[in-house]
Amino acid sequence: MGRSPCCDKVGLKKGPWTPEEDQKLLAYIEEHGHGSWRALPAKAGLQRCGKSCRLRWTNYLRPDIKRGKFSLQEEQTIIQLHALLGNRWSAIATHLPKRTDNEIKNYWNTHLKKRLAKMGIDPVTHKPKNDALLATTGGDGQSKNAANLSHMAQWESARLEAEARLVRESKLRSHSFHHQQITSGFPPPPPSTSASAQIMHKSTAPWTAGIGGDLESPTSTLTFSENNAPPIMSSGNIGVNSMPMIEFVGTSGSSEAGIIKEEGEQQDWKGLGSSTNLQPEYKEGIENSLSFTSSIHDMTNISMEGPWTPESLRGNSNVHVNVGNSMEEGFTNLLLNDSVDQPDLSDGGKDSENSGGGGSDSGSDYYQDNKNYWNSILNLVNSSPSNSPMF
DNA sequence: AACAACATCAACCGCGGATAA
DNA sequence: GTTATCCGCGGTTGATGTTGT
Repeated sequence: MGRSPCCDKVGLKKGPWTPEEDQKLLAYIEEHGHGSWRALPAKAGLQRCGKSCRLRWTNYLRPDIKRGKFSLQEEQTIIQLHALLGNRWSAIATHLPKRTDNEIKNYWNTHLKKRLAKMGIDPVTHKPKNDALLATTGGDGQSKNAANLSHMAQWESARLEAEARLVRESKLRSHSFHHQQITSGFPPPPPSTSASAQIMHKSTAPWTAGIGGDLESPTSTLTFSENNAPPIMSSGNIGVNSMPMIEFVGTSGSSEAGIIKEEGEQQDWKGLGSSTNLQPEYKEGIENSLSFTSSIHDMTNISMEGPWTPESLRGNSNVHVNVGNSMEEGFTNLLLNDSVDQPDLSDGGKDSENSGGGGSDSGSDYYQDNKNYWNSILNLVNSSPSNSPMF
């Protein structure tokens, strides 16, 4: 594709933005929205390319950006989601609503990655480096399973994302009236397609697949809610640590392994929502997210043997997976514990008991801690905005 | 005080997906 | 079906600040 670089025009300014430029961009977007980024600079009187303007807006000028130190909870979220999603920063950023993907990426590269490496954990696989070694030298099958689980999550992620898109499109077409009703709850959408604004806007699409929707994915086991809610991992409100844990029932070797206990959860979650100072939309998010756990059932009922294909992930019969093994072997229990030990993280110390391990002892707790680690990840998944890039 | 090494993060670059023509 | 264009994403760079010698 012969696309020319967007900044190849001579005379366009590059480098750091001046306060005057910021002011111009802000003023223009506040008044008109950004519309087409490419056309914006000329209209706003900026000697910049549209790309540069978009970046400046999404990473710096956007009003809903939280700056400054990352909380312990945010760190945990990043680490857990990175274990699941890899370097999909934009997807991770949807769970940290006031952080930009760029900021998260930077923080990962400058802080978290180094910390994990220092602890002997491979920041890519989130496994102790010894494990990684074992896997490459043809060690036991458990390390393989851990890798497979990661792949499985990615496949599942892709599949669900596609489903979500189909459903959204269908519903947008057939329920425009409904759509209006829902979107009316939000501020006028116009301008921004900036990262968060776009997410918010997209998320207003009706989600009724599986509830009489006219386009239900044949393979979908999801139940999307009417309103999507903003991510509930927002700092200060509710985070992974304050959510009820999904419990893996069963142990390794059992064909029942991987069943997730969720009975009675909804009540608990609602109770949680009402007992805290959650804003209404966050409460909604919690309730909506309750219908999301079925995907995890799918995920955990898939054979770990043989090559992973989208097809192999669709079926949920005749396949069994030893999730217990994967969890035990696949991810380290250390990383979150260690982060608590960092002196600069003391602000969130009270959360550490649920941070995916809780215990400070290694060795005998390793087994349990990895379960908790995955519980945390699964909680994140469950609390995901249903249209997030993650799914 | 001067310099080097390291850390941080805003901004750029180039690629790929989506979509309009 | 093909091409051109826009947008968003992830990787990387480089300016600036901080710390150590």
